[in-house]
Amino acid sequence: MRDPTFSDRELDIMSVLWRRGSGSVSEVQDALDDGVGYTTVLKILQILEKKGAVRHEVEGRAYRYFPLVASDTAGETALSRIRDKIFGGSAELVLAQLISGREVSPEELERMRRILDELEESEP
Amino acid sequence: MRDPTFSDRELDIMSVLWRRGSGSVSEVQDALDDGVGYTTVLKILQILEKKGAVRHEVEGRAYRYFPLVASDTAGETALSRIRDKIFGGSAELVLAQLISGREVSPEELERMRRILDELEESEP
DNA sequence: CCTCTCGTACGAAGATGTTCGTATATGGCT
DNA sequence: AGCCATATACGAACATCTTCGTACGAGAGG
Repeated sequence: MRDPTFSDRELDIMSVLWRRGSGSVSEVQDALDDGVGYTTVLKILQILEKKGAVRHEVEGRAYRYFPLVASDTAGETALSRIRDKIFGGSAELVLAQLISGREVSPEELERMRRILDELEESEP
Repeated sequence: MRDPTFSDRELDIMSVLWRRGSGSVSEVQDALDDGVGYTTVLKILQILEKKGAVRHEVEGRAYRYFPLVASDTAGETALSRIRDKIFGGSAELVLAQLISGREVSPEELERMRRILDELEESEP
């Protein structure tokens, strides 16, 4: 899957799989807060499987689904789209928006600073 | 418009309006690299207008469209969705992805560092 | 005045996304 | 064996998105 993109529902479900590592249909359904139907979840998982975004293993009588697309990969595609289309290609503007209007703890801020430091060390 | 979201084509067109400040249908069409038809661009602009995302003024025989939704507002909605669904709510992971695999100039890095510094000053 | 050009308005077709009803299979329980 | 609970498979209905054909209107040039 090159440049994986997901629809709203697909992303909801991929998000559950990324968070949990894997999930049966019921587990995914339970993890979604809204009252989406069982067969709907199954259908989307089948679509994702056809797209190559997930695979499944048989587990008893049911299937267990695993993500094949890494969240970082999906994130890169989604984030670069936002950066280019909404923030005019500027990573700084993305960062500014990322931290504006939110509580950012000093610890988180320090970790973010360190991320920038590490980048500087790797390419001086 | 609360939590404005845009489809692919809508975002393409909003992006042009944000970049240029405004645009006639022809200008927007020309700014899009692909060969999308004139009436398609017009249609999407009409949809965006019905949604309240743009407005138009009469300019000679044609219309000039202006964005009503700010790019920052759209960016906040899109970015928080990505942060929550793909990066598990972690702004640090978003930042890490934002700067990974890209050339980041020392100047840009310095500006990003300053954004974090300013945040620290404003809320110590 | 007629027509050509450059606009907007509108409807419809096709693609994609979302939802669920129904069919069917299977294993366990009585 | 027969039945129930729990699974997957599949198709249909409906919404949304995207595209464009066609209709229609106004102004410029002959």
